[in-house]
Amino acid sequence: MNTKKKALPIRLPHAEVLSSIVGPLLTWYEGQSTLRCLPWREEVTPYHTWLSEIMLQQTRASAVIPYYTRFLEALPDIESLARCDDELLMKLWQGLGYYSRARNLKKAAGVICQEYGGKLPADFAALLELPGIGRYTASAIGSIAFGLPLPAVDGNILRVTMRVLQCGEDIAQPAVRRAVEEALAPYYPSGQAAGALNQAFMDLGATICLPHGAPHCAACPLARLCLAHDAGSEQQLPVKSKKAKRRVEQKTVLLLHQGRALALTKRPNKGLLAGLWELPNLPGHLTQAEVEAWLAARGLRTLTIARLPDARHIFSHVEWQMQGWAVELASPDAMVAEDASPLVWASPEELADTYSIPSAFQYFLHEHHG
DNA sequence: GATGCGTGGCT
DNA sequence: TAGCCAAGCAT
Repeated sequence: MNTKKKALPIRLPHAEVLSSIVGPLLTWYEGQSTLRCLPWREEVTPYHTWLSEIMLQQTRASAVIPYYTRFLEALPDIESLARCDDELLMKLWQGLGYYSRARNLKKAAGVICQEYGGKLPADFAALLELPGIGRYTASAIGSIAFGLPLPAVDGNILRVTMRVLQCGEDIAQPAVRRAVEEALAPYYPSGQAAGALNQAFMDLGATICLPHGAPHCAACPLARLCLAHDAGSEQQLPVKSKKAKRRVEQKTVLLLHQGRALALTKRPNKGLLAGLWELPNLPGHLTQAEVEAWLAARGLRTLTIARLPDARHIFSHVEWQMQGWAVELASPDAMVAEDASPLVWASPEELADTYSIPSAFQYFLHEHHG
C-alpha cells in the first residue's frame, strides 16, 4: 500500500451561504464606489488594470498610487513598456519592492506584442501563461477588464470568506485558496458585475472586514449572514500559520565620496534586490582599521573617514544590521583590484535620476545629503 | 507545499 | 517595540 498521505481536497463548511452574499455585496459596492477614488478605476483599460494589479500585489493602494501615475506618464501603452530601457523601468519601480514584478511586466509586454498583436488576451489560461501573472491576477484582469466570471482570490476574499463561513482552515495553505476559488466560482456573474464583485470584496476587506483590530461589523453589508459575527469569533479568524523566523545579517556599508561623486556597485542579477544599485558593502561589522585596509587594498586613498549612525533594514525574510562609514577619497582613484566588484562614480544628479537604489540604503544616502 | 522575494503602516 | 499584514508569483 502507498503509505503517503494523499492530500484531500479542502471542504468548506456551510459553503451554500456564499450564494447569498453576492447581492448584498454588489449593492453595497455600488453605493460606496465613490468613496474610494483610485486612479486605476478612472479609465479602465486592460493595460491599466494589468499594471495596477501587478503593483498592488502585496502592496497597499496608498503606496501604489504615485507609482502608478508616474509609470503611465513614462510608459503610456504596452508597446512603450515592451521597448523601454531597463534602467528607466527599475527607476520607475524604485522603492516599491518585489522588483521582479517590474521585470516580468516588461517580459510579458514583449510576449503580448509578439503573440497577441499588442493587446492582452481576454482569456484566463492565456493570461496565466504571461510572466508575473498567477491565478489571482489573471482573474482580476479577466473580470475587471473583460467581464469574465472569475473569483480573484486574494487575502481580502480569503479573510471575508473564512469569516462568513466561520471556517478555521489555514489560509496559508494554497489548497485553501483553491477551495475558496471553487466555492465562489458558481455564483460569479459575467460582465461588468464580475469585476465589481471582486472589487467589492477587496474594498470590504480594506475598509470593513479588517485584518487586525476590531472589524467594523456594524457597517458590514454581510453582518446578518456572517457565521463568525453570529458566533462572535470574527477576531479569531482567519487562521494563518506562522512563517519561519527571519535570519539576521550584519553589514558594513561604505559611503565613498570622490569630490561630488559617490561610489555605487550593481547587485547580482539573481536573488535579493537583483540588478539594483547599492552602496559598496561588506559582510560583518568591520573596525575602522579593517575598512581602511580594504580601501587600501583596492588602491583607494583615504583622506578622511568617519562613522555614520547605525541602521537596520527589515525585509520579509532577512534583517540587515548595518554599520556605516563615510569616506573622503583622494581623486582620481587608482584602478580597482580584479576581485572587487567595479565601482561606478555617480553625480548627485545621476543618483537622483538614473540609478535605482533600494530603500535599504536610503538611511545612509540621507546622511550623505543632510 | 515551502521558501524567497521589499517596503511601509498598523497595533 | 516586535510582529503582523497588504489587491501574490516563481521556483
